[in-house]
Amino acid sequence: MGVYALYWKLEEVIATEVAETGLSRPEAHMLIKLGTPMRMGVLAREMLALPSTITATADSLERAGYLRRSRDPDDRRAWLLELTPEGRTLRAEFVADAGALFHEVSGLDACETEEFARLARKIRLTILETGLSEGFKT
Amino acid sequence: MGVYALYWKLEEVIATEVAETGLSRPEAHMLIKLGTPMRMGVLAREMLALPSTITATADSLERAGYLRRSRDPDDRRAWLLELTPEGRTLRAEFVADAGALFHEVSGLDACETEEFARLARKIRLTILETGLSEGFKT
DNA sequence: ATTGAATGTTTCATTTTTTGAAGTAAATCG
DNA sequence: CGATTTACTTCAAAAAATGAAACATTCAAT
Repeated sequence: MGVYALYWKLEEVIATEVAETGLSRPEAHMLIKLGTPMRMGVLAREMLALPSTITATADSLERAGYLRRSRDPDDRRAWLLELTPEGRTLRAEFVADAGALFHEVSGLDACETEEFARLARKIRLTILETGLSEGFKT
Repeated sequence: MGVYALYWKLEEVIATEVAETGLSRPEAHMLIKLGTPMRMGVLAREMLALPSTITATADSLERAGYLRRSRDPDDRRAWLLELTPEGRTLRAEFVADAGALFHEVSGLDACETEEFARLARKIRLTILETGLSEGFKT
């Protein structure tokens, strides 16, 4: 339940940021996920969305000038989505603001924050290794 | 960023549970939030949704027999939403399954889990005190 | 090479959700 | 009492997600 409260607080922090940037919620999530260039199919799995949804979101971010598509040289059926400089700037602001907002609201002291971050990092690694979509395998 | 990975994992865990119960995403969130009876306006703020959205979600949970409305004795304009026994049962399963799934996926040992839970609880308390919708005050 | 199946994305019509404005009922204030 | 505010509901319109069909490329087997 503690984790669940965190979840909603993050949701709120994101909503706040979203309101300021003029992005939609899915656009904001895509921006954050694109810290590193990524194929659309991978994004679809990570964002728990269908390819067609990713297409739409990528279209509007591309129109807004925050990302560009380039063919994946390894498989020319696939696109790599990559943030433009503007996209990277916006993402950096977004992440910094959200982090500050979140920290401000967590109520942890410096030592606890460090410990929490350590555990979160560890969980993150496990998650990245395990891969997403555990429950989504047919 | 660690917290963000947690967020998506929880999102995924919830999606998995949602698929099994036949609830919609907002219905599931409302079910979880209703651990204790709550006024619709409060729920609206907590779920970052409009009153009209809450009405719709509550309607369908009510039709499904998982919650009932009763007038708030302190203010008869307001409704208190309260889970029925079926609703409480479903919620308990949901929370238990989600907790198990999440723990399974976290990769923390017993000691770390304890420490993580402690920090999460502390953050939760801070959040509950601070109240939600920090960024939502006009 | 050539065919056939599989993969990665797109398109678009449909369904599902969310929004926002207008409405009802109860409380509060003067 | 009457005016205003608060809590929720209604419903039509907007936004977002879905799923099926299409297209291009790759991969595998001839």
